[in-house]
Amino acid sequence: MKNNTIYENILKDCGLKSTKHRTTILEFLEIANQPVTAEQIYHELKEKNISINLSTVYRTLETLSDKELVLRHSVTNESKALFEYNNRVHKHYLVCIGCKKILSIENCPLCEYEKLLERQTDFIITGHKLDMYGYCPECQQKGLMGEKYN
Amino acid sequence: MKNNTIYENILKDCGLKSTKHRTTILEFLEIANQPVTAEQIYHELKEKNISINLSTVYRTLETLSDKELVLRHSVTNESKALFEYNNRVHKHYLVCIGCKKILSIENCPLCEYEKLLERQTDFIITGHKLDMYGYCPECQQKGLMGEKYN
DNA sequence: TTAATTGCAAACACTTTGCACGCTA
DNA sequence: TAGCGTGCAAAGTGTTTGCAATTAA
Repeated sequence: MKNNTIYENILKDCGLKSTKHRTTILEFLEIANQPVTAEQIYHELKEKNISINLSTVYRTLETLSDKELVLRHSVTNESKALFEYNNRVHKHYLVCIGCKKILSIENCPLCEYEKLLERQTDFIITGHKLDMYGYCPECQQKGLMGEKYN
Repeated sequence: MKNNTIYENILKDCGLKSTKHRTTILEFLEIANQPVTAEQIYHELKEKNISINLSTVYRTLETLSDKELVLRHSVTNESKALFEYNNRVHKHYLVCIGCKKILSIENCPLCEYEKLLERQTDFIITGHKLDMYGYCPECQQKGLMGEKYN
């Protein structure tokens, strides 16, 4: 969490106007510290009596994604997009198939592999996306272990 | 590509009725040998004068995914789902950011890592999804290298 | 014969857009 | 004050569903 002046500066540094909604959404995402949907942002801001329109949320998220202040994800078999504050740390995600919670993993096992793959394919590799799937300890206890992912 | 009797057997082995559309779509996907959208299937079948409804394509794909005969993917920043014949080989994907082509990678660097992560998090890891992003040799030549993925 | 599958049209969920008004720089 | 940001309503896109007719077992 930061003093709002800092969000204003972040916005200005990208050539964006600083507006109430933009700083609010940036702050919200940084505090959330995990990927959330546009609707979640919309509703949770409403609960704090911050009046904003859903389309403004989407527009703001698009603007912020374009400037890479925010990351946009899609998760397999989920139709809604997820948005996350971009704190410039390379991350992966551990998704619980039972309760759908998502944990971040900051350790990355793939740097070496990227180089190997570049040699093998002549692609220039610019990044990757890795999601791990499984069951969290709580769901294991509750026996919520129907599906698997492979 | 297989003789259609084989698709009939695959379907029956899963407890599914064998219908024209189901065998056609299974065959189509196996020949395609890469992830495609429902619309692509629909249109390419139409071009072969096979009459089918888009909703039937979706319903068939859902049925086949439920039985794991077909895999359903989503790619970051793409709104359409992709469907692929499940040949039971664990795969990853190399996505060209320039021309959007997708290559399969059958080598997987993550088996070790899954075990490590289980110990670290107490999750039971059931699988993972890894997409690599970059620029294919052709797009590198054409200078189509605006974006990056990280 | 009976239950599952299909076509069609309509509904749906998520996201985007056009336009008039409001606010930032 | 000029132009970008916003609210609102309406449209768009990809996907799902209800129902009657058809087909597989």
